[in-house]
Amino acid sequence: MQIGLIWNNYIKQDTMSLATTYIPSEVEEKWYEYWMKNNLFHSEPDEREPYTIVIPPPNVTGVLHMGHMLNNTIQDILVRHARMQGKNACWVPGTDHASIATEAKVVKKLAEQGIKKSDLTREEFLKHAWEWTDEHGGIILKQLRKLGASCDWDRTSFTMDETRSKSVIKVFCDLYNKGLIYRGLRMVNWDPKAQTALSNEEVIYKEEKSKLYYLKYYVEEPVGSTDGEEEGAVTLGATDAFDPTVKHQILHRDADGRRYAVVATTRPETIMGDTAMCINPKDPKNTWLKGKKVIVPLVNRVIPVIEDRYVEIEFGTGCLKVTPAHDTNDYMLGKTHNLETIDIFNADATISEAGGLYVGMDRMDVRKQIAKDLEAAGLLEKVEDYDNKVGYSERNADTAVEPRLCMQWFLRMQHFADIALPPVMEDRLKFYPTKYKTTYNNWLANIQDWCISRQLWWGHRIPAYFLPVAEGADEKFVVAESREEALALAKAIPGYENITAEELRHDEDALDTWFSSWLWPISLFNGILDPGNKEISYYYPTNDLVTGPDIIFFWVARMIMAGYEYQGDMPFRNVYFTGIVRDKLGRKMSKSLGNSPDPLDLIARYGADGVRMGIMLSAPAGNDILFDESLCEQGRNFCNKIWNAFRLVKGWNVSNEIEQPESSKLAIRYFGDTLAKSAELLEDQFGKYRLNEALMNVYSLFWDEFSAWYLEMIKPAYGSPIDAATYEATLGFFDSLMRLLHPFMPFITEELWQNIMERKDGESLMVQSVKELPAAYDDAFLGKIATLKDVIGNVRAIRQQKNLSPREPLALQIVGESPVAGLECVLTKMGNLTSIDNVATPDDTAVSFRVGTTEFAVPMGSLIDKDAEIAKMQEELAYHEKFLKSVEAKLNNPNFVSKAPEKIIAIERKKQSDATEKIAMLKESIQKLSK
RNA sequence: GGACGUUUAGCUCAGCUGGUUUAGAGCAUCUGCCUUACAAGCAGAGGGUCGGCGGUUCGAAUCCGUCAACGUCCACCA
Repeated sequence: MQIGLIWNNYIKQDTMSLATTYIPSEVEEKWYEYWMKNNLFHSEPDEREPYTIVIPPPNVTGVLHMGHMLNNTIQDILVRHARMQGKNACWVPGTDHASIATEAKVVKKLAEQGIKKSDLTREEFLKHAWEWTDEHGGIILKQLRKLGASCDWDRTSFTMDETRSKSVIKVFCDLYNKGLIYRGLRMVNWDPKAQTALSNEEVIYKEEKSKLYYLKYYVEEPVGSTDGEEEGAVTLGATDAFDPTVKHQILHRDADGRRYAVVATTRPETIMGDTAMCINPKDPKNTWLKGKKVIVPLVNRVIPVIEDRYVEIEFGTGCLKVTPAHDTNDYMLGKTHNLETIDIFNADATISEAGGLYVGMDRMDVRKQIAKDLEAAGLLEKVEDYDNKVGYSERNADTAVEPRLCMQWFLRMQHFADIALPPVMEDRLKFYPTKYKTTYNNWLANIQDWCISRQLWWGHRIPAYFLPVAEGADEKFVVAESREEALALAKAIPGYENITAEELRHDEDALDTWFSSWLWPISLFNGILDPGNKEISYYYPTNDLVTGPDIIFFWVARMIMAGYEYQGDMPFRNVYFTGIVRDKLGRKMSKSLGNSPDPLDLIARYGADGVRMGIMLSAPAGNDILFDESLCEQGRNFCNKIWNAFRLVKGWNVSNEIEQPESSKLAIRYFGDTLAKSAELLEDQFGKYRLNEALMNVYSLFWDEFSAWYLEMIKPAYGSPIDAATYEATLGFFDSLMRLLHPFMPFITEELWQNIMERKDGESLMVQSVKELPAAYDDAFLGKIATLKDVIGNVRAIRQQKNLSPREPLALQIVGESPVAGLECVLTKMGNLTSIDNVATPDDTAVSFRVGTTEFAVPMGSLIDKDAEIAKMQEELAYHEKFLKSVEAKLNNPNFVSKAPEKIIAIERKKQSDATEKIAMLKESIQKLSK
């Protein structure tokens, strides 16, 4: 026969010396190259139904971690599945320029070479950044190939390539012209290390052990004043305990008789920026301070005491220092009460000239120093431990964010919230799992304007051009896609008719990275620059987005917004939120903990298919996955199982001479039905994104049904050939199994599929259809097979109990009507039986068991241990009697009989009669054996 | 402080509209097997008052209330 020809190429010497284990490294690269060479990943619009996924673009200079593994394995499974459904599958890969993270890396690398960013021009810096990008860029995409990712690499894009850049600029101008982008002086989150503004979403709050400093603010008044004091006022000295909950006046007086207020703060270094002290007008403790002025410690500036209900009466002393330049809430107070704003920090969070004291020192050093200085000056009443939440920059690790007042660009978000909320809430765009709808709703319902400008060079430069203005005058600017267009716009402004291009100052700032990624599903198909083109019309909306819930606001929500704004439609129909990959102890994987395995190393050790399976085995949508290397081991073992099943089948000699045994005919019917039923279930599981269940389904189909049952049923005796009909059917099943397994384990399945029979060059399992698989099955027949398996299991258990070898043949007796009539030949083979007899009463020396309501018996001769058998049956009897009692209790309950549906009552009646029958059977057997 | 989620076998999880014999799977464990595809394997077995309490119902792992533990997100008192 021709079959097995190619296979033989992989056989070292002869058939029997074929490796007993699957060696992935000999297979994976070969097939990936084959798929690439035959252009099988590439998609072009055609008449088929499209299936599209856009990759969440990883950081261009990043390396593959376990999160990527999970995410991209899922995407590949979905894409390969869709492809085998006959859809035109297109998975578009690409990378993200990751503005702040990449710029930080480049700055660090330059610093190692002794180069400071501030010494470089923008152009010089960008040259370094591009060099870095070219050097490290795309490594991560190469790594994805090792995983087997079937991306359309011809479509590989970058958020800062030409098309994507132009799209971003066009969208910025468009939104500006629509009045949705504005420029304003706002309190923003400032990253002093990267020296850029951040959006609210980019700030991570961390619980921290810090100190609460109690500072003395003396009242500006003559020594010994009692102005404002009421009867019952309590005067405290420096060492007296302070109770914030008291309902009467509390004032402080030092030994010299001077009165002072106490302010609790975690940030004593900001006192140079204090321009007021604030109390709650309803705070009885502090009424004596109303209308007074107090003196900022060390700074000696006199500031007013203002009243605002914002202040919490019971926090600290109820007195709040107000620093409008350095705290969001203080800024609000400053606006309401017309306070002066003193910005005491430089961009790098060192103290500026305006601070007056500690000029040039870092904020953290100042905090330590000022505490000492206040103490020395007698202005520090006490220091308490305090748990505080401090905002950190998400992309620039250990840098505490500093609230800072500066000019930034903002996008009005209410409009976008309005268009992006309904489709998700109405389930037109589906989230898996659905719980994220709530999260999404909460964010959109409380949406705040998006700060989109970053004081960075690596990114899309904001297309705004400033016009020269007189010193101190308000800024003037135009927004346009190019300097030429900007010039034309500028000339139209009265007084600027003669302005030249050189006089226009291009905004130095870049855009937030997410301002480009929110266009990704559109810009990948050039839908911004060329609206309505063939590709965007065909591929958009995409089908599934697979991503982590951590970027639901950063990315998912904003893509939905951009999708409706620019395409008038959702960017994707379904969002599959993966969990976070944790180690088996439940800890987040991180570099610092060293608990994150290198995915490429795992692939080297377990094979890509093994790792894919390992990660999928415990990855229900939305649940965190506790990754354990032993799961990859399980994946590898499964590959090995498949490999060996194939070895068995291909090792058989085929004969056209011998007739097909009846047992094989039945086995083929059984497995054909099982396969069809499994495939049906599989589609259901895919439809619900229950991919781990889908994998378990095909796993047990192959391992339990095919290998443990089917192959054993048809296996010819050692040395004997197999009949051709059974062999052909088996190869057909193998083909089908490879198709069902392929999305999960692309490499081994392709390797074996190619060897089932001779294939033409360019043929691939990847593009075979699963729709050709038989779909009909006979449930009643499968039920009979389940009974058969149960009987065989019982026979095997008897051997085990009696310490008999599996090769020891036994006789089987069936009492009464056989529930497995017609399957005797299979039963004989699988149970290793000498005979099957229908008897009225079993042999005296038989060990019995019951399947359903039928009694089976295996004569044991002298091996019978009557006492043990009786004991066993008595136990079984007790079980059924107890069960019957509970069923009868139900049936004797008039409420049950009158209120429960007919169907349920019928089931209970059946339980009753079955149990009664079994009890009678057992009693009889026990009695007989006891004789 | 608010919202959401989780709690089922040693571990990781199913259990979808309350009823399908007294709750399932995989892994792990135990027992016996190097049986001629596979010891990365085969055959068999054990293991759970479904977080606690209360309620609704003929009937609750499933619905409701409450408490507890854990987790995530949002907001934030300096």
